[in-house]
Amino acid sequence: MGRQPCCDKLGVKKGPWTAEEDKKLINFILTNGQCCWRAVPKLADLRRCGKSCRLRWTNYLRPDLKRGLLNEYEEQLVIDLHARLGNRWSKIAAKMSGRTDNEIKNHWNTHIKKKLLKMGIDPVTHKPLQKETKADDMTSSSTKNLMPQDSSSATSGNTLESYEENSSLTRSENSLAIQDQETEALFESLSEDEKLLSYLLGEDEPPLVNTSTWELPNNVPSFNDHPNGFASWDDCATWLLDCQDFGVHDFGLDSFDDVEISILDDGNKQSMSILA
DNA sequence: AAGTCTGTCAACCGCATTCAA
DNA sequence: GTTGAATGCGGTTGACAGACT
Repeated sequence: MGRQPCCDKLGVKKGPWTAEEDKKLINFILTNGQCCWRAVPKLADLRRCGKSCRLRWTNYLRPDLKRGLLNEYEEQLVIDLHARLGNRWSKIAAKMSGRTDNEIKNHWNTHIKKKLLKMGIDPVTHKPLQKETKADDMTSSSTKNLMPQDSSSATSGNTLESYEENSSLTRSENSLAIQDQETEALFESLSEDEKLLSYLLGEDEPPLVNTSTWELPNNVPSFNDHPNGFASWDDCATWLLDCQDFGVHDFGLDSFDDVEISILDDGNKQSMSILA
């Protein structure tokens, strides 16, 4: 007995998504939230399978996604997480906000894997390759400090020390190459906060954070404004929609003129319009 | 200019896992 | 405990763009 297809193959479109399809999906998710994906195509008037809709949303349309290549520090994080977790891309992605498993997997296969091989490191085991690599390869690589000194640090829990050591070397040698100062600062703060890093690596409970000390841009909804310590959903949604750039340029600002978001808040349906 | 090669990444496929009946 | 539907996950594919010949 074979497994039933996730959707009716007849009439289901495949291939790249069009701007119109994106618009429909965004409109539907913003209006209804993420419910049962199987029902989404029908309800959103899309000739796609539910799986495809979920993938499109999680990998491309989601408003909290970062864009662009992973920077130096994110790469280091991916390498270390991969040493600990292996090819469990979703677990790795879960530790890195704004990145998808697909994105990390692609970046690993197209960039990091090659870097590691060039450095003489087996990307699967994170151990030095048996065959001696040329010294030129080892020294010329700008990423020679990306990896822990030996495989033991990948499993011995010395990650923090390795990161501090490696990141400081990288900083001193490649400071001019640092493009994302914000991320660097974030990574440094993570490296200095062992509890938080342990949490990110899935080894510990989330550390308590005093949000009253957070400094956020003026337009970011403050967690302290809310009686429960959380910004309201519509505040966050507004802010995310202000910040994110999911294809607005792809289908033109006018496309959003008729988009309305309905938000359930304490049982009372609220509505707000998105102004392009 | 045309053809070929290579790298990148969005999307698909099929198996695994979860969960409700 | 069993079954089947829904969803999640990781490997793979294929279209596309840019580099190279």
